[in-house]
Amino acid sequence: MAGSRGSVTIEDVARHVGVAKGTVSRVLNNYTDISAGTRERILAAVKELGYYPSSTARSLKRGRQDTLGIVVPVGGGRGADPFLSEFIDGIARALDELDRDLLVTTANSAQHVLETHERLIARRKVDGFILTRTEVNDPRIDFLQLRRFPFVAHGRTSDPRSFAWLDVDNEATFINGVEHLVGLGHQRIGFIGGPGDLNFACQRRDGYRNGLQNAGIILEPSLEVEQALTEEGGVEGARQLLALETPPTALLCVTDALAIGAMRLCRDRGLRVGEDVTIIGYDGLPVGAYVEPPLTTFSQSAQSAGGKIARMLIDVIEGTDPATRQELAQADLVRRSSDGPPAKTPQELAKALRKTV
Amino acid sequence: MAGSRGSVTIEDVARHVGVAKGTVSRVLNNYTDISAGTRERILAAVKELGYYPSSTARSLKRGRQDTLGIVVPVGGGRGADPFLSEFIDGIARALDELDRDLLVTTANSAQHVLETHERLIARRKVDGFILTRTEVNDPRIDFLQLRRFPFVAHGRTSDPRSFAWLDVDNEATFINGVEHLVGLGHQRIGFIGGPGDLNFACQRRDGYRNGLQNAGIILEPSLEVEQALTEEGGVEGARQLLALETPPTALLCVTDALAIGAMRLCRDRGLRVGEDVTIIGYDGLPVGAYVEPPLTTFSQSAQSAGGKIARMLIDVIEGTDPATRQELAQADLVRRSSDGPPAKTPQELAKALRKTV
DNA sequence: TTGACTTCCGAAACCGATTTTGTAAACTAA
DNA sequence: TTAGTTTACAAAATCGGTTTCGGAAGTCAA
Repeated sequence: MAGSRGSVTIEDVARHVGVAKGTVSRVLNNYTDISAGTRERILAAVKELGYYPSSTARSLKRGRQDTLGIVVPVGGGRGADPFLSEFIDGIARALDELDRDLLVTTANSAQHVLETHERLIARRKVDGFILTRTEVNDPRIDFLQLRRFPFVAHGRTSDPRSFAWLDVDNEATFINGVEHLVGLGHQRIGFIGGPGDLNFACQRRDGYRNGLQNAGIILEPSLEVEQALTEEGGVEGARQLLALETPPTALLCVTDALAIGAMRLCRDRGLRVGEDVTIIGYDGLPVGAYVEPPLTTFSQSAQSAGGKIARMLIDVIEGTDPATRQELAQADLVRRSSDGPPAKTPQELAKALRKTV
Repeated sequence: MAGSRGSVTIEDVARHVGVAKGTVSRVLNNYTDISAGTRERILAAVKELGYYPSSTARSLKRGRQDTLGIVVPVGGGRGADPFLSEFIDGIARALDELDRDLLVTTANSAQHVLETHERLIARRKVDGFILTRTEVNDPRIDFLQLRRFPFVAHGRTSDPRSFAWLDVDNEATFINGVEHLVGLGHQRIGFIGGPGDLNFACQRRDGYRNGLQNAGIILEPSLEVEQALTEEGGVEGARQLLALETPPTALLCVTDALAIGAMRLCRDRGLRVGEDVTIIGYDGLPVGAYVEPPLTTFSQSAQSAGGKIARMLIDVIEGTDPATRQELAQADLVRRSSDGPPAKTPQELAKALRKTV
């Protein structure tokens, strides 16, 4: 009644009905050359025996896994990237409806990331990849294109014409961000950016610069710092910017994690965030609503992005030309309480800070 | 030189060397009945052709997937559970070294959770499961034991004798928590718990109650509330407790998410957390260090728990008796700044709150 | 009645590995 | 020298599906 390994096989079903196993397979795959009677009997037996086809066996013959892969880079001992967590959550939820599964792997260096992709391809564990946090020149993309292996990127690169991607309009968003800050009355605006090889970090920095230019404000290199995308990075970035002779009254941060760290430092130094110092983040993480004061941020809904990208990848796997699946989304400013008109001039700010050192 | 589907198969290697494919397989699986010369030639060819065995084909024959599964429950539109994110991160990191992969799936109801486990077993996509957030009577455990399918639980149930689990000593931890609060001078201590069907929520509640009893404080049912394990739940729980005629001066929360929400409400009501009101969480989430004030919490390192549990599961899959793999860990109190001696009596607190309603 | 078409399904090949079985050649022992 | 063992590998079976091929039975037109 059951296969030697305990579970019901197609052979069991076929024997139970008295047909060839090929016939069972054809019924299950909706072939039309099966009489209604036979179909009924087979379907009944499938239900009765609780038969599910083995995806392993099916994959072997069809060459498809019905599994998508994601390789998440991990650094040192630090915790999970909250943005990626939301993103993965969104992918998994979408896949549930699409009858696919998600394989999550980690890798601790750029080299290891590449090797992991290679291993998953060679071992045929996945049909395609979702890439996150694309770099300006992304070796993963070169590799996967060379292999002609399906993938969709979350984020673009310096030349995004030939592959499928979903991205937010980072530059426009940060131009708006600066405009918003200038509208509030800020003239000295600091920027806490991310590693320069990350594409979105560059685009947001460009947006910051162009926004300043639009407002007729002269760029000042010392107002731009670059940090790892963690709370600690935010602390350090804010520390540097506030140590300037004339510190900025507003801090535009490239992610929420950075912004939360920056907020922390500001409070530690006795500044009222949203008054003495304005801080704006980017990601729209749920936790941002629960820090003090609640973080004003650009929201891109990591979760729905995950779902959207999963669907794009399935299209690409099924043969859609990747170059036709490219989508630019907008990020919305979610105003909470960490921004406001500057309560102090940069000079007053500097004086207040000197007292607390 | 390469199989019809693009990748190198064992047949390609065999032909290249001029041996039977079974011989190649034996070399790769370290059989001893192969001459040194042949072994060398085959190994060289494997390297030259860049051959990796197809895990699909291998699985079919061996009946093993080298993949572990986790089904994460998701509710409504809410974001990812930050504890689970850390936990999954830990699992994935550990598996990287163990040459296994992790399949992450979501399910949106208890019924769906069960069905998903069933599907993954029947389709033979995983070798075992990791269960999280065990319930007092957990249907997943009944189901998997009935199926004789390997799993390890993070958390116990009302009868944890017969399966493998890793858990923290929830009750002892919360007894310590109460002791700590009493030591600070608190006499009126509120408890924000989680859904009563979650085992850890019950154990922590029992710890809370026993801790009070040890301190000779009479239990008061109105000081215990039950909420969903989200920031919103924390907000609502704190709202209820602070609305009491004589509100508690300390809030013991069953998770960090709840504690962060509770902190939020307290600040909104004008209370100084760590002075007027003490709040303690549980999970040791990284973000806890970045809220204001930094959250005092019991830390259980979700990440290392994930790694440990992955290793346990592999042992169970390989035949270890599950009942012999049970591990009780301790949680450490990480003192940050959300706790302290009560600056106000409950009466003063109530008065202060009346002003801000 | 016969040849041409459908309809429906059994039989067998196939996917790419692992494992079992069998055997020629070399080696050992008597 | 001969029988018995090893050694080292080829050949074939197998895992559980999907897909191709082909043929029996029934239908239809001439």
